Parts: sequence; C-alpha cells; structure tokens
Amino acid sequence: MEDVKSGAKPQRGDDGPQSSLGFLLSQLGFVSSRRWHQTLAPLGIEPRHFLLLRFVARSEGQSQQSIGQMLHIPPSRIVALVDQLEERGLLERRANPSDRRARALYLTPRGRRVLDKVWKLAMSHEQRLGSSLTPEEREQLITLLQKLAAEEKLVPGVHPGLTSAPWPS
Amino acid sequence: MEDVKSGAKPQRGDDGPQSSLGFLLSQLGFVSSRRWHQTLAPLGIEPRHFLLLRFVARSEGQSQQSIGQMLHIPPSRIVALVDQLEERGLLERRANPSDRRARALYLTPRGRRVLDKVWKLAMSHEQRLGSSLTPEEREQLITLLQKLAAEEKLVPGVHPGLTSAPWPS
DNA sequence: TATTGTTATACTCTATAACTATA
DNA sequence: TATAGTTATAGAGTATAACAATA
Repeated sequence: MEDVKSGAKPQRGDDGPQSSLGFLLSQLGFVSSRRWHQTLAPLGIEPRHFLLLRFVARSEGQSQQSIGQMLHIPPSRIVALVDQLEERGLLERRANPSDRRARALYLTPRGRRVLDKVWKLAMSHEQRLGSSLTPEEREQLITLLQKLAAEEKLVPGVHPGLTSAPWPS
Repeated sequence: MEDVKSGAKPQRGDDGPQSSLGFLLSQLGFVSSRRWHQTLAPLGIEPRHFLLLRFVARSEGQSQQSIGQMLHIPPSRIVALVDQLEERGLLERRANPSDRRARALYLTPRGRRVLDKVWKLAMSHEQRLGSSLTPEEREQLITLLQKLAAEEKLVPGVHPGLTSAPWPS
C-alpha cells in the first residue's frame, strides 16, 4: 500500500494487514483451527465431531434435527456426521418410541471416554496457544474477544463455519 | 461438558468454548473473514484477489511464481487468480524480455483505482469490526493479537489459508 | 536437464432436491 | 399434508501431475 495510495496518510487499522484487527483475527483463527484439527486427528475425529459430541452429551435422547438446529447444521449434513461417529462407536441412534421417524442420539461408553480425552487435548491446545502471554494478558485478551463475540452475536459452542460454506480466504 | 467430565473442576480455558481462546479466535476469524468477503463482493473480487493485487502493486514486474512464493500460493493456483484479475481488467501479464518463459505482472490504471476503493472498504470494515470497543481497548486487543501472531510466526499480509486446504471447522 | 506457466484429471466437500417412512 | 431422516446428483474448489515452451 506504500506507493499505491495517492497521498493519504495511513491511520492505525488501515496501514496494512500487519495491524488490521480483521486480518489478525482471520490469520489467528485459521491457525488456531488448523492446529486443533491436527490435535484431534490421532483420535480419528474432527473439530465438528467434537462439537456434535458435546451437544449430544449435554442432552442425550434428542433427535438429529433438533441437535442440528442447535448447532446450525443443515439436516442433510447431520446424517454424515452421525454416521461417522456411529462407525467409530462413539454415538448411537436409538428408536424413539413416541415418534418412529426420529432417531434419538446417545453417547456410547466409548464415546464418553473419548470425549474425556478430547477435553484433555483441548486443555493442552489452549495452553499452547497463548504461551507467549502472561496470565493477565491472557485474561485481558479473552475478555476483549468475548466483547467482540457479543457484538457479533456469536453463540457459545456454535461455530459459524459449520452453518454454511468453506472458509473464504 | 457439564455432566460429561467425571468430577474435575473446570478451569478457565477448558470450561467450554465460551471462554476458550482458541474457539473465540476461530469463531471471530471466520466471521471477520466472511464479512470481508461480502464487503468485497460488489467489486467483483475476493479477499485473495486483494492480497494478490497488493503484492503486485508493491513490486510490479515480478513473475507469477515469485509473487506466488511471497504469498505461499502454489503455482497452479496463481494462474487462475491472475486469469480472473486479468479478465476484470485489473492486472496484466507482460512479456519479460530477459526470460521469455516468465510473465511480468503489472496493475492496470483500473486496477489501481479499484485497489484504492478496496482500501477505503477495508477501513470501514475495520471500524465496524471493533465498534463495541473503546479506542484503548482496541489498541490493547491489537497489541495482544500481534503478540500471538509473532508467537505463531505469521507473516504480515500472508494468509495461511491461501497456502493449503479449506477451513477446518 | 531445470524452470515457468498452463492444463487435465481425480478427489473432496457441499447444497439441492428428491425420496421413504412415518405422523 | 407435513415432518424426520436419508440418498442421489450436480457443482465448486483443490491437489497432483503431466505438459509445452524456454532456459
């Protein structure tokens, strides 16, 4: 941008991606997400499976579509996700006596154990991510990001990328 | 996670995605990126085109592959990007007298005007993003994120998502 | 023989909409 | 007629590797 702009003096925030809040968030969000993806890989699941497992664990017996609505995942995609978790023996579909169309989702004992492992991995992932910050800085950062998240009306535990299309870089 | 974990008391950072640094970054990075994508859409370009235009503007006359190396974009993908920008009349490929294999990249006058517009859009995008923060908070946040970016060895102006695969959510 | 740019192929992921079985 | 779940199809985006021209 140095010699591109006619003569306007750059201000904080528009003097290039180095100090752009949006670009920093985009870069760091991608890196954080990619590493989390790699962290989960040895367990044979992806971040989206983790989010799904969490919601099922939180309220077992729900139908696929009600879970999908909470996570903002369209019905046709829930199927594949549940399929994958069922193949790995982490989740099971049971019949719903009161509505034979619906499939009630439950964690298997193995699913519970894996979810415990995932939480431990999440802790180390989380610690590694901010290792260059002091505890106070970390608190500050999280507080500020939560303010932004509130501004953007983000729902805790729901990733906006699950709703729609792939990542626009 | 409430009733899933055996009995361990949740600590800050692992008591669910609400206060997880990684998840917040991932959510906000996605939202920021998606809105930036939508902001550029009326101009007929995407964020990746903007990054490419910037690098070309910064040093005109470079070959496609040298630009690609700076942005960490593989050769086979540069072609399509340059194609698209050339179709829109923002960029042009010129012959390189000293190496007839290479194609030297230059902005067109129109490309320069569009790039100026994009910078203006970037400013308003940037302002909107942190509108719930005070100027001091904004400075703090950017400083902390830059610290993280340094920790992750992120290169200014280079988006890690351009290098490889789509967004893992 | 190596390199620049290009293209062809296969692969993955997704949305859309059709379909079934129940309600 | 509407709804839960499923599946088939087509489309977009990508990596990979082959290719032509030039070095």
